[in-house]
Amino acid sequence: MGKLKVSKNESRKDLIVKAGAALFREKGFGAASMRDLAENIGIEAASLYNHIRSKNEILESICFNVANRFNTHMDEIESGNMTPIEKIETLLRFHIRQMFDNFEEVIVSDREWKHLDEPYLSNFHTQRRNYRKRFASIIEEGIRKGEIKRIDAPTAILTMLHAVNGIESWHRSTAKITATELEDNMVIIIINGLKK
Amino acid sequence: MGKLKVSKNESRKDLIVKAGAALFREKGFGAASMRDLAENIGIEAASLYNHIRSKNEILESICFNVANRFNTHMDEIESGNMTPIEKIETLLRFHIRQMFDNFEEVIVSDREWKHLDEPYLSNFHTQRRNYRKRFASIIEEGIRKGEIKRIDAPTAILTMLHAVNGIESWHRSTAKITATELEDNMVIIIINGLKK
DNA sequence: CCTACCGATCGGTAGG
DNA sequence: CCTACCGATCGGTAGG
Repeated sequence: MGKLKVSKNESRKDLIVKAGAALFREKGFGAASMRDLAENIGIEAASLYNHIRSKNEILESICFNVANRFNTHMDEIESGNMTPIEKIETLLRFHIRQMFDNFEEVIVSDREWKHLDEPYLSNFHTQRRNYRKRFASIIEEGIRKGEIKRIDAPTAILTMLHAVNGIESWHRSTAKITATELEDNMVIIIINGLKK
Repeated sequence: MGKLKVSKNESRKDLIVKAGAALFREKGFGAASMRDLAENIGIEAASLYNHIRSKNEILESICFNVANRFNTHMDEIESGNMTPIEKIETLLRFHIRQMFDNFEEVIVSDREWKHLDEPYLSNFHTQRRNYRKRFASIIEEGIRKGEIKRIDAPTAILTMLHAVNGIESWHRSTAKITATELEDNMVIIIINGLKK
């Protein structure tokens, strides 16, 4: 019974975090109000604080949920035995799919993480830097093995990861191609840009 | 003498818009306050309103300054007689240089334009759509002439324009390459991704 | 989960 | 360009 209650509280918090991601994406973290958020869920603003400690805690949950997913995936890639180009294509497709499956959270963590309070701000910043370093190492390995052009690896990371964010302004409703076609087109452009 | 006064007011407004771009980029439009902005300039918040009508007017100036620059450049490209690939490379290099020369304003107009009030919101949205359509037409021309792979043109636009935004997280101070090298690396990756 | 409320801060105005 | 101030709204708390 105690366990049931905990699980109920957690799912309630999950709902708040999910609604928060949608609101923060739409309005920006600074312009989104807790009263707006409460209204979207159908409760009073004060009631939110039975499930979360602060507005910032919602942002923390969003950012670290996203970071954990990407870090876990990177662990899997690194411990696998694909070629560098295959690794990059797999990472790229993971980023693209995260943009579809987890749209609001991924955008918010990328765009609003600077509003985190310490120590979360430093922690997130470090995780972000480390992720990019691991990604850059794979590119550099590809260059050494002659699979990839002699380009600057950090620039390639910058280019790729931001290109993927372009999906943000792609609208399911009006687009003429499917999500899979979009993914393939994007992968073709970027992977061919890297290949020797 | 009347003219001198107007010009003095306009340069004062320019200063506010420039400081506003820096603040909006750092904090986000919603989280940036007019008191912060005034303090950065060295006056009281109330004094800002002798030069601008509202917080939103600052955002309007930023967004339409940027839009005008890009539209003017697109006019020049369209009326020139380069090949499609050359046109795309020129547009790309213009985008990259705008990110260096006009960093704060370009980022803010891209990230915060949704906070514009009507009728500016609709106006800006339309201009943005039209710019991308003109860009897509050049890509489609390149595909017809056999210079460019048979990819989805809107996806290519999404990929390219967002890739350029990656420069946002590139720091002059810590980077190991120069701005020119960054530009060339980025152009190589993207243009080679498009070429047949 | 609600009512009632707090101090702080917001964008903006009046008047000089 | 400033002082003095407005009503509105903010994130969050007390108490039930």
